[in-house]
Amino acid sequence: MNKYYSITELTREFGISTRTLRFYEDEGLIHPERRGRTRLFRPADRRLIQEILRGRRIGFTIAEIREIIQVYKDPPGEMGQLRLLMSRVEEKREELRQKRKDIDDTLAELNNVEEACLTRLAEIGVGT
Amino acid sequence: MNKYYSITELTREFGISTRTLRFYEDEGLIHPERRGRTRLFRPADRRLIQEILRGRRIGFTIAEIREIIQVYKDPPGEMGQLRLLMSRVEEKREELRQKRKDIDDTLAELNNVEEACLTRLAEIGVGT
DNA sequence: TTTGACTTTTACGTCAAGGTCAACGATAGT
DNA sequence: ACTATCGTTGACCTTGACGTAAAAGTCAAA
Repeated sequence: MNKYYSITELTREFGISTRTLRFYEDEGLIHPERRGRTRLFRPADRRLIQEILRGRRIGFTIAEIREIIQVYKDPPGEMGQLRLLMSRVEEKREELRQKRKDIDDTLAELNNVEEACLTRLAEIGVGT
Repeated sequence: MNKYYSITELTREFGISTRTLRFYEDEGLIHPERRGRTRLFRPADRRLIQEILRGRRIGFTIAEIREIIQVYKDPPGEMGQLRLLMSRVEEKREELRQKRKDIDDTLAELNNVEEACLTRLAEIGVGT
């Protein structure tokens, strides 16, 4: 039976607009099938969209997301290509580790802020 | 002695343009001192810039970064304000945890890609 | 058959985050 | 005195990532 999703079905699920999905297609990120002119999204397309949105949330540009996608889908046969792919994977991983660190640092600071708030609250609570 | 940094000094250190720093000032993210018209950045400004760039790297907009900065610097005395601040802190932390999860998921997929590459490389290596 | 909900393409609009350029002032070295 | 270097403001320009509106096709229910 191989389910198809309509475009609005997906926009509702992910809270995005049809414009966005069409834009992603124009940008070559997704390639839904067609029946006549209308787009038919398969589960694989759906999963791809999830990955795109994930990339978006962590601040990757369309171009960067495209790169990452390329990385996923190419399983090249040739040796040189394979090594090249691996080096690109390593680059992306490095970027992600940096982002992770940035997040952890920011989280740590927010923890401090919260601590300070709690302390202050306690003082006020005692004082009154 | 209380060191001052010049604007270009900082742009060089952080690999950004003077335009960017002036823009951040216009946006109210930083408030360097002035001697006449020229900006003088103190260590505290420098640290703030580091935080701004960190926010930028993890995909926060200027507006969001401004919010986070507000959160750091307000230590409000009043109880209601304090609770409000804490709830905002918690929001931001939730966002960050989501981003971190997105990163971890993406990292995991990249690990898979790498695995696949290695396997493939081994096959080729054996085959020849 | 008309309404409503969905779809399409084309095309112009917008907003954020700076880039770029002009025109100028202050200061230091030669 | 001239030139370099660094600083300033102000104005317009660019790019990315969509928003929005127009004009039209498809299909099911009332």
